[in-house]
Amino acid sequence: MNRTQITAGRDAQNRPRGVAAEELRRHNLATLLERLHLLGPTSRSDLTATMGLNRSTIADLIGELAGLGLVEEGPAQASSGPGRPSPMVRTRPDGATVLAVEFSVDSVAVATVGLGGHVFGQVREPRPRARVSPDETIKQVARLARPLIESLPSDASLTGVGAGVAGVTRRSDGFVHLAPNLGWHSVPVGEMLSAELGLDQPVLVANEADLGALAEYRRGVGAGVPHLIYLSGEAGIGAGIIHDGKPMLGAAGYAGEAGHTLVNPDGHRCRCGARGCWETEAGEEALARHAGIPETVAGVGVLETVMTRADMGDETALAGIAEVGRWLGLGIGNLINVFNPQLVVLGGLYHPLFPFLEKAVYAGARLAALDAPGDVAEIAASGLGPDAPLMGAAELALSEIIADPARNQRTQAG
Amino acid sequence: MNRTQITAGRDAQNRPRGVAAEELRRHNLATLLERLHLLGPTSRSDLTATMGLNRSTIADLIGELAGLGLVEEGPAQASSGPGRPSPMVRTRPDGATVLAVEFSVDSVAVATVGLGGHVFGQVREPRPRARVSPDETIKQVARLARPLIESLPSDASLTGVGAGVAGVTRRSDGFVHLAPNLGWHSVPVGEMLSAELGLDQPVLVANEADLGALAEYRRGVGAGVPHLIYLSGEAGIGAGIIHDGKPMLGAAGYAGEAGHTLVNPDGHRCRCGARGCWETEAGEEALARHAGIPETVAGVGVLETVMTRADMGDETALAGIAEVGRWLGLGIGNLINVFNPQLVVLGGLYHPLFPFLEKAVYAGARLAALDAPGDVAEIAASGLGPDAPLMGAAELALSEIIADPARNQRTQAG
DNA sequence: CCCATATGTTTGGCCCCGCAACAAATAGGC
DNA sequence: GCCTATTTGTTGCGGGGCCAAACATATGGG
Repeated sequence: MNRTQITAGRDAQNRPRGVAAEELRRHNLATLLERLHLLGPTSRSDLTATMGLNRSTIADLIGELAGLGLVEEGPAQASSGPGRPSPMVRTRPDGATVLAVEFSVDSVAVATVGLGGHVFGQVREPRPRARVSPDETIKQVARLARPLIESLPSDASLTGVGAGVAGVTRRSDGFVHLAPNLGWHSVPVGEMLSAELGLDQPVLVANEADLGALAEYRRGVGAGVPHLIYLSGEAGIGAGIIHDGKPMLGAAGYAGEAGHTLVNPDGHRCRCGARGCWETEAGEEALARHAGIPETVAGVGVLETVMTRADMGDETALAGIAEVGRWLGLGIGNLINVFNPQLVVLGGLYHPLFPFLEKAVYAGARLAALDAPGDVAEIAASGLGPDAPLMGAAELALSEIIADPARNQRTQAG
Repeated sequence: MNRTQITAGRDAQNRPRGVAAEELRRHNLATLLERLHLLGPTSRSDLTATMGLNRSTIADLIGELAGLGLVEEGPAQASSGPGRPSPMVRTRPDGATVLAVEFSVDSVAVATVGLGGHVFGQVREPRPRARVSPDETIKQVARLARPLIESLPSDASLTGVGAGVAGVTRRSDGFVHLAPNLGWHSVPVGEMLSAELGLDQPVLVANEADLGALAEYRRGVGAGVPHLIYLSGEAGIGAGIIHDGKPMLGAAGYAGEAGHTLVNPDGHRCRCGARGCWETEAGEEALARHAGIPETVAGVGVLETVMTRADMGDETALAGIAEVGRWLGLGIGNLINVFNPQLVVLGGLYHPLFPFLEKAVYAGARLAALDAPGDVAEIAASGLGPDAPLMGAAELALSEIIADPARNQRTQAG
């Protein structure tokens, strides 16, 4: 904050511009490809009906996408009723392939994913929680990535790279301001990853929770739910927000740092320097504290320890989980009041803990949320589990192709 | 919240559809009209440059809008340099006029506003804070509105009604779930206002803070700043959020109920039933408490009393304001972490108090906000003052015309 | 008074989509 | 097995909307 004159995005500069016919075409190509990418193989007649365009237009669009190698037509499905059968249209996974990367607290992961969500290959490797330099970690990722890229089908074209980091990340250039749980600050992850991989393709870096939200919205429990929040519980808590079907990123991409909202002025000191942040009450550390996990064990395998004890019916563990659940619920209630979502998805830590947490979370959320938004909101465990952020990284990179399917062609031609 | 199956907006149903050519035209007409509405008279050549469309297209678009009576061309401005002078294009205020209504805690207000933001007339009348029935208040508003509507120029066409309510409002039909500070709950304000006014035009009802945000984004301190939050401090605290240039409303329009987020578990009981809501620490009641305003006075003219004492240098009052400012700042820090805005605008109570609050607000916000989003955010007092929500109501109603300028024409023809 | 300059105006063409007529492929009835 | 109804792909034509270029117009400066 500062008191200077307000200069941010003043006036006429970046107001919406007019739009010409080619933009229309791009939009329709993108919409068609997105549907196929998300909803899977669809008949031409279905596409005609759901997209609201003319048969001939749909045919033409499909023809163009097929020419770009992004989709293909197959035989019609076993017919239902009279009439000429309509061929199924499906994405070609090797028409556009991306590399997905995840820098998480306890592990790094890499995957190659094609259009339609086909996973060609995927590797996850532990990462010691002790402070590991960004450079080392990025080298580790590159080492994992190389064989995956090489084993792609020969005709597959790698069109981009997406990466998720558990930290405050600037979207425009992939600069990571602060990732306390990785022990990083001020790391140009986008640049470094790009250099280390030695690929021409652009590297998009985003916050892990934002990617979790994207993945759950596209292929998880929240598929097609336009207003949802994904909560990533690792060491801290991050929130990814989908609003009206679009990621809500804020001015620079920092939005969703809900873990560092004040919920208890008399609470514990947080890694961020403040006191009483939500994650000090509902994060991993709080879990260890409430569940009676000794400090010597804490940080290594808190989740595993707690899960084991809970499974055995350990009262202290169960009560501790419930206490974390209560605080989690209170914070969720806050988010419900502020965002009015239809769905809150619990990922990371909270995914395996969900059965134990559930009741307390509902109780806490009900307490904090107002009736009107509370009645709209549902709470669910992640549908994609630990791989949600990784799949979100893939979706992020694939979005570039989907948004402008003819771009590659054009740049080749030009 | 509930545990039922997730049904919200599932899958294929309301995914984006394809778009035909007429949608293109509508978009360009809307973009052009919006620019003129917001930025005022502009030369055709400027429009050509900034909209990125061809001269001939701009001419055609302006011709159509002129035919609809929404814009007109005037003489060129005193020329600057050689070349044929370009005529100025401006909106015609009587081409589209709306009625704006505000139901605030201590007053109701009504205005007639034309395209371009021209205010034809405006009245504000006190409203006793004692529980007044919705019916009475709506009758009061209708009584104020009638002479304003009748005194509009004879050729002005009233195209819509916008209303702001200090409560939790469903956007789709203007149903007010809860307006604790008005003493209302479950009031179909949209319906009632429509019936009482006896107009054919649609009535749009929205939350007061959302309208304040819209107004400040369009014509206030935040003009053109695409990521901003407006805080409306009346009896409670409401937040209106503009994200990427668009109002962020949530699934049903309830978003922004930041006043009822938990910030202090050991705090005071809130009107909403919970304990430790932000507005119990930074709202009007807290102001009275901290500034030492006796309960007998409180509720009648807290703001006036505090302002008078502060102006006189009363230490208790100043310290009380600072304490409110600190809590206000802490909550703002929370919002900054969650939304990553460029600007936080303080309206309502906080507008006159701003000079006294400012320092404490910055300190509190700096404490709670993370560095990265904190560096992006600025804080400012409302530029429109007490009329921000009323002007927002006008903008809301005018948006309908702007979004589809040819609609009236078409419905008349059809 | 003429020229350079900038901009409105007009005309033709292209892109993109819709429409309608036709062709093709299936199910069901006889 | 053939015929018909039905659905959908295919093709050709037309219109809406934008752009580009040529031309017309209005200004400032020499």
